[in-house]
Amino acid sequence: MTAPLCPPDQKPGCSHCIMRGLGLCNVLIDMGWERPYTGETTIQQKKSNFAARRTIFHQNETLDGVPVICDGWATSIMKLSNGRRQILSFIVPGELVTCRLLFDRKLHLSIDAITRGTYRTFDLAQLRAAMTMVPPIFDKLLSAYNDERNRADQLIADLGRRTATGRIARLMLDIWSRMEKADMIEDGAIEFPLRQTHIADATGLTTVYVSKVINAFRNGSLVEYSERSLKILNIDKLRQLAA
Amino acid sequence: MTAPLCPPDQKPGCSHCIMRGLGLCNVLIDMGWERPYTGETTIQQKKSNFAARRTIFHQNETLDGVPVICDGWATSIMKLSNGRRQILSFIVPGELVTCRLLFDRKLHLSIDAITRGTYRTFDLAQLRAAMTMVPPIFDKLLSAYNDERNRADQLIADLGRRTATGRIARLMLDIWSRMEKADMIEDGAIEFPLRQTHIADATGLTTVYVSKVINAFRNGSLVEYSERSLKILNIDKLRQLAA
DNA sequence: CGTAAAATTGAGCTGTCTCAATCAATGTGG
DNA sequence: CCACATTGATTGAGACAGCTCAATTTTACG
Repeated sequence: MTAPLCPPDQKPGCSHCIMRGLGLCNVLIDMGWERPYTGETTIQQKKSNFAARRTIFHQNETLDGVPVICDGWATSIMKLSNGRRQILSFIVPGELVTCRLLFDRKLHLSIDAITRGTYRTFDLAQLRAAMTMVPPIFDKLLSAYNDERNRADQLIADLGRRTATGRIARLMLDIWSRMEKADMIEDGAIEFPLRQTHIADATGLTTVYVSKVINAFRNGSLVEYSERSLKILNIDKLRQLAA
Repeated sequence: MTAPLCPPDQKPGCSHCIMRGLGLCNVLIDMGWERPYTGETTIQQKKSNFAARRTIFHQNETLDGVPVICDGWATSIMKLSNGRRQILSFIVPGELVTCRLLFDRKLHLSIDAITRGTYRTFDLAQLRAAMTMVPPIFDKLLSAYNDERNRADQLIADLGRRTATGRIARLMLDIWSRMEKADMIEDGAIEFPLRQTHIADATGLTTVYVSKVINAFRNGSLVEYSERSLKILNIDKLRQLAA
């Protein structure tokens, strides 16, 4: 019997838990589990750093572990011929890179850093063992996979059937609400290190056009977006644009 | 000991197996398993019919089972405000509607029939029990989930960064190769009941424009597309357009 | 402090859309 | 099994959202 990983009153998003994006520490606390089933000690993992703007994992690379971004932001991105690139998702601090790595060692896309940061790679075999032995871990991971999937579907609908304005509004609202859930709003603003290039690659647009739309947002007092932070000034109006 | 579900020499795609899309019957044969772990008898399931062009399951409906389309074609589709619709995936005969239902009873999208057909709904609890008790079933289902996910990522890249011609070419090639894998090519052609509306809703285009692109394909002798069947005449050229 | 990366702005261009009319195919009821 | 009703496909003309190219300014960072 050792001390639990997090103090019992921590809410999801606590900085003690490396997998806070999954709320796993809390599950473990609820069940009276302790260190043995979470990252720090028993599941083997390796801690690494990454620099801003670098590719962390390359398209078609084979991984023998499941990486979790501890600090910093990253993105999963698909690189096409003649340099076109499409961002599939943003990975905010504390999130698992992609749950599909739990069931397939081959990464079909590349993971690029946005900011500098750190990640830990969990041993796949041990993580899967934990998953089969502890049902709540299984449930958490699979429901995280479902969330990933649902976000992908939303993105498909955005790209297929929404206008530039709607896509950008929804991107901002989506990240906002993820940060909100993880209790990472400070002074009414969130950290938002995405450059307009990222927004363009995520929404299937051009940086030139993204710039124009965002300036329209600014002029309409919908958002403040500068110095790597985002503040939503008029969320109702933004939601309306995102409809 | 009862007879195995499929004759041992069946390849994936055999019509005996209701979950042939997953190749589950073969796994079971390989392992010497028998009926108890596959649909027909032990896992409770209900057989139903659907009419062409009808919505089979509605967006936000809650399901207590996992449906598999046995015959006929369907599509999973997201319906937005002011009538815009985006097709997320096509479900060809023999495929599970969506693996996410294994881990979430709520369906965030709607399932619309293309042709008429039949489906079976498997009892969720029993399917999950089989999954945890029989590792190969677990692996098959999760790798099917990964496939679903990878296709979604491809679609995102298509919609975000490819031209109308490329999107349509890739849609045709994608379905072609799925049918090929399931050994459903006959006389160099596949069943292809998609209307141009479906292609438009899947590629984020307009039926008007889809018609123009497809006629360009026809004029270039790339494909034959009529009477609900598709024949690819010049696959290299089509792949090139899909790059 | 200097250099590289990012953002902005403007002018023109084009891929795809809208609207609208027509024609072909498919399905349904009597 | 035919006639009508519905759904799907085609075509053309015009419009526009978002793109390209290019120059300039601003911001970030080693």
